Amino acid sequence: MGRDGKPTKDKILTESKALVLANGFAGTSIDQILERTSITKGAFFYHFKSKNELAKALIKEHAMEDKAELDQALEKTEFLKDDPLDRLLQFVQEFIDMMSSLPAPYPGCLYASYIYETQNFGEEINDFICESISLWRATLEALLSNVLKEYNTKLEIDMKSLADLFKVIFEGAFIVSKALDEPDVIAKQLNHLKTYFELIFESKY
Amino acid sequence: MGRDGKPTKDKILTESKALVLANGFAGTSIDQILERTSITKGAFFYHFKSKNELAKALIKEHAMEDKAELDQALEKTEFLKDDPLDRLLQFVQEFIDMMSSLPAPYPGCLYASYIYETQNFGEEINDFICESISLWRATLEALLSNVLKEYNTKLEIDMKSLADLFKVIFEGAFIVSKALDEPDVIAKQLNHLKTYFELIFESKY
DNA sequence: TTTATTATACCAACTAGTTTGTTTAAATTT
DNA sequence: AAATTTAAACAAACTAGTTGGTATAATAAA
Repeated sequence: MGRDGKPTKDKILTESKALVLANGFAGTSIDQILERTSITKGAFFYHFKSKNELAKALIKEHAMEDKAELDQALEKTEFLKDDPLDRLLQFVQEFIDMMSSLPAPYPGCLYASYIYETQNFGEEINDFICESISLWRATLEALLSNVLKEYNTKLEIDMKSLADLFKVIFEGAFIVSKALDEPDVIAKQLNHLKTYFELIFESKY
Repeated sequence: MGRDGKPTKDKILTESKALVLANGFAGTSIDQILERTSITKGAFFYHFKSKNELAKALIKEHAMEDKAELDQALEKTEFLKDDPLDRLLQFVQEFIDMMSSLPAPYPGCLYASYIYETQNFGEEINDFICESISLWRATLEALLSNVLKEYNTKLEIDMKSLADLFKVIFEGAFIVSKALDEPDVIAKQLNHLKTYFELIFESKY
């Protein structure tokens, strides 16, 4: 048994994520990370063999948290599965609640941060982000298709792209929220998505 | 008088913007810009006294183009001002058309790129982005308030945040579009905004 | 019309500092 | 004893920014 390196590695990941969301990945130097974590260069390169390895680890951890939130919202709304529209609406509501209860302004999304400096990362990371976003698309598609079985829509709606609207609003709301320095933008924008769903699915068969 | 420097400066701005949208600002080195523009360092620093001055010039140029697009859409839809809902819908349609007719995948938005490395820029640039986004909010607020005078809404809608939804969807669609490498996401998502407006404002007084 | 002047535009080479990443040896924790 | 961390020095590549000089073209004076 040697000593436990997990606290150090976790600290690197936590502080790096905050720095990357504020400065971008290329705009964050390893020295900055060392300063924030109060560790040494040796310790950093013991845990990550290169800066790009840190990039991978960061996005993978973010994707795991992201998926955990998705799964949690699915789980929490499972009791509503007999009424797929209620479930869809409550699914969105879960994220509204999550964003409302945040004490500080939400720092943003690592996917978006990476997307705007794509070229610096390898194909592996870009594919990984693509898959992560696709998971949201697939999940919303499933929720929507269940609603469609029991509800009709007044207007003709493109359901495939409607599934993307969730992440679209989330990502866009982060940007506008940060730009205007108004943390409550995120919850309010998600609320519009919920209202949109309510208006689309008006009557049961 | 010496020779005309405008083509050089324009080339720097054009190529820099493309590089920044792909690599981020910190992730773009001046040497990279020199390679793309086939000019020398001396010429670069003749036109921009620092890299940060380039950042300012880039965002200001982007903001000008952004405002020009906004004004153009307002102008093009002015003939519909007697029916404010038609005008609002056509206003959105203008951007759908714009995004549909683009030959290549739209490269993204410089505001968003900067927002995810805010810390590197001065307060001046951040305030500037804030004002630029606020202009969209104010414009949509005005269009919406005209609609509200003549139409009623079934559900109670938060009109202030509804004004933000335009930019939210635009920015979010850029990110999802880039992440999935699907250029048509942008037009499709804007189409949902249009449908949302249609559903909100159902009946005239 | 030629010549000199001047403001602008640009180039090539250089500098000072920063970056990621390496190395080594000792110290600390389990 | 094994795994983790420190400390400090180091290198190679890259970074933003500077310097001194040159080219261009319009203008003014001869």
